[in-house]
Amino acid sequence: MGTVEWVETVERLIRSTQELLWERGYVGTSPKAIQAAAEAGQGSMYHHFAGKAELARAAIERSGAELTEAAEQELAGPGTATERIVRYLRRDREVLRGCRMGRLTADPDVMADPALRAPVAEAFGRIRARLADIIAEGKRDGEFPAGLDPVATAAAVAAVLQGGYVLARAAGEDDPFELAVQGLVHLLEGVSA
Amino acid sequence: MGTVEWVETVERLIRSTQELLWERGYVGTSPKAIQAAAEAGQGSMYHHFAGKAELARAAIERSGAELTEAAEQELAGPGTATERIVRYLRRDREVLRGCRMGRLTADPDVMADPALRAPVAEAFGRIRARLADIIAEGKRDGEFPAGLDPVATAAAVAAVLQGGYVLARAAGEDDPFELAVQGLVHLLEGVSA
DNA sequence: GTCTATATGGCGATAGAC
DNA sequence: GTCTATCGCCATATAGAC
Repeated sequence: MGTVEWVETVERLIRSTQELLWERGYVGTSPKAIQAAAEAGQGSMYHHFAGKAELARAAIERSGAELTEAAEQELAGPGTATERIVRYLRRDREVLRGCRMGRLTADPDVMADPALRAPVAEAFGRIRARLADIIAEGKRDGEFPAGLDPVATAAAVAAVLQGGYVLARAAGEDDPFELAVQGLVHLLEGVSA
Repeated sequence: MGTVEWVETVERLIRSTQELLWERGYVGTSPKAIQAAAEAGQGSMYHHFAGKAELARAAIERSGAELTEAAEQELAGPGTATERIVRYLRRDREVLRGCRMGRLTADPDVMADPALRAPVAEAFGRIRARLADIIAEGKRDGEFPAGLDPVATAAAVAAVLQGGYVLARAAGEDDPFELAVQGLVHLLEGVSA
């Protein structure tokens, strides 16, 4: 049993935990369910991780990194500030599954544990900062009016996404998400015109 | 033991469930915790409600009614369309506690049970429709440009609130919520000018 | 209507064999 | 590294006395 199998078991544990946290949250995810999803035994899991919290920490950090990287993919490409933001907003998403990070803010045990909340805070902090940079750039280029607040506008953009997920899940269909994005894009284009 | 005590026990059970669902969600709320919070015994709870799901149903329906009524309070008052929407957005909120309804969309058991999800869907449906009415009104009065889509804009407004809660909880402070609202209000005023 | 007793099963973890 | 056994506790009721 070389390093390969070791890494693969840990990887399966982390990825299974990511999926379960996404679907059922921290409170709703049991070590047993993780083991079943990862096809790993009880002993195996507790050998690699001290417990549920430590495994969740690894999974949340991984998800945070993936999320910010995905955002960077859309935001770093070519185009005007508006085009890049719209591309990010309209990216293909599994709307009804919700946001893997945003979902965790509903979990009291995650919010109460600094080690679990920190990666969530960091992911959203990075994305909001990146959006604010792009909007500030758009201002410099005369694309947005001088009076536009980049930080506040960036928060609104991020909030529309997170809120769009919430409204869509409540409705049981994608529409509210798409509508909210459409409404925001329209407003953004309105002030740019 | 007349009707008074009976009603009071049921009331305490419902209200305690509302609080616990808000704080810990459906999965994280146990009948035992509800009984403790309501100062009601095991037998008492199961006498009035068939089980956790039925009690949750009553609590969610109550919360939905309270939420739509509160929204109506802000939205029905005097002022222009923009003023009424801004008043609704800026209403005093316990930001870090999140939205009692929005929170439930993260709960897989709530989403999976039509009886539990329906009141959530209805509450958001009502609020979005009411916002769309007001925006349509503002269009008729020349307050908003003719090109503005009331339904999409309403979805964006509702999404900013829900997303603002998520961002604020992630950050552990109110700021992102306030910023998102500020960003949206600025955009709304921008297109109205 | 409310109480206590009881039941089944899952949670989250530890222990020690292999 | 992984397995099985075991643990104490809680979840979600049900049963029947009072």
